[in-house]
Amino acid sequence: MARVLTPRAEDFPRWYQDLIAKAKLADNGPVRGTMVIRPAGYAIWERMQAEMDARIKAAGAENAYFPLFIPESYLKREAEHVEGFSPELAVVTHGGGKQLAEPVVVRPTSETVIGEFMAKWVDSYRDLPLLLNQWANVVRWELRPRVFLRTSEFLWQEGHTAHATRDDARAYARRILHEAYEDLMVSVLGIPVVVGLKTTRERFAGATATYTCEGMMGDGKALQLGTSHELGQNFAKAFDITYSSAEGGREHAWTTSWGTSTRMLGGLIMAHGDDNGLRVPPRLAPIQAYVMVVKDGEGVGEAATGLRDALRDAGVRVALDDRTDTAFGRRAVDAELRGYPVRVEVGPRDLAAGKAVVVRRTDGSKAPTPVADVVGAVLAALDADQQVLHDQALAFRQERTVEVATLAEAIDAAATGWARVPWSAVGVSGEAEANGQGVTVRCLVRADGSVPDSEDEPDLVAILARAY
RNA sequence: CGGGGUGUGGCGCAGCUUGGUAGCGCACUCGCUUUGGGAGCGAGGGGCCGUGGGUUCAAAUCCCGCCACCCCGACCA
Repeated sequence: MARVLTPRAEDFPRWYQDLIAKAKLADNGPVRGTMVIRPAGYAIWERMQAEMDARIKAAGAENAYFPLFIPESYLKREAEHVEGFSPELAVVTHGGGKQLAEPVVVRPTSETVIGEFMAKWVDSYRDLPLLLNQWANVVRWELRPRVFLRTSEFLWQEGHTAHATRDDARAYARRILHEAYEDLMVSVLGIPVVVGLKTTRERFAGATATYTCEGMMGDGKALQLGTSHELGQNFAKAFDITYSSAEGGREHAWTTSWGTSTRMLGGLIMAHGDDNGLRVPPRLAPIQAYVMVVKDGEGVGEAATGLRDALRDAGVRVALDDRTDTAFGRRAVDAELRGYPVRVEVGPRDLAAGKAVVVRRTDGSKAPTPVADVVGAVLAALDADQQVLHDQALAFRQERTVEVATLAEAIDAAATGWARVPWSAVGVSGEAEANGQGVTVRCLVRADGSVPDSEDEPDLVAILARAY
């Protein structure tokens, strides 16, 4: 974690620009802040997506797809929602060569269209809960885009559910928060996150409660990696999502929404990257082991192919690099830039002694290993390094987090990391004061680390930090 | 919108103060030698210097206008 990785274009290490994405924010003409994800980066996103999709399905939600274009009038139905999103909408005024009777917006999020359909699909309490998820791209015309972290267009999943009661809605919003989001971030991405409740000020436009997963990046700043909202009956009332209860009455449903995006890719880079490039946790890595033919020689190609096959048979995602017409140094550096967790270097010199070199990306260690033991060594390294990356990130966060008693100390501490301070010492006015100095209340947690139901609970701890 | 800054081959920059007709690194093409940690040497290709005007024998360079982009702030997964 030597270099402080900030998302400013001029600071991007070469790998950030050339291998993972096009970092130039202006390359798409008047549409600022778009993001191009290259194949090497997309492969990581696909793995992340697959892991997330599996967790969402395990929580009972089904995938569906809704329109990209939303009539402007839909957004206006929920007062707070439209107020929150209006400034960042991309509005289409013309189509088919004619001015449209009603402008349509490119979805910034889909509560409104999906609400419109939920109203059609929900009749009885037997139709609830209705658990939907969609993988889609959305557009937000941000005033200040930042590569990966706040791009004008981004890929995400957005879940939308409707429930019969407030308790059901709350339980589901929290279930996704913990079982899908927190679990993926901690156990797959290797990023320890603090899970908490957003303050009223930071709440999603139109929600009654917003929960968040906050991770610390390599520069001590906080990044919201995922969020889950209780929408109360706000959208149900705006879109008339009602159902007949078992008692025969007509009730408004309670809805939730929740999302994670390609921002997680940025978070991954900034949480684990080092001066040599990306470090991808083994469970996430599209390529976990990279078998390299260092140099041609007697039996080298066969040995490398054999190791590739043996690793594949052992369930390892493996790739073989036998491009001996390219300098070894370049190939090795490229592998590091892309963060392949383990490299297996096979060359004539070591092979003569019956060995291949197992190199770990986490610490760069090189272990000459008898060929017969390589598979075992790779499996052990993959297993260990998943934990190593998580533990390093956790240790870093703990090192940069301080416990303080006053707002002034908290703002001070946020210069280099996070501050934990009693929420009673901050409050609404203190939050405004902190904001004035570039510090935000990232979330509120209970003393025991659990997620509060409301910001009015006693003895809450506020986490203050700088964000992007 | 407020405050800073920058526009020069694909990318990153120097040149501007003190005008003389464009250069460096990377990348690219070809050749030879290389290949156990981002190769070396040689030969090449590629630029209306953001844009419009002005000053001058002569403008990347000086003057005026415009445009674009970047950074800090407001907004935010």
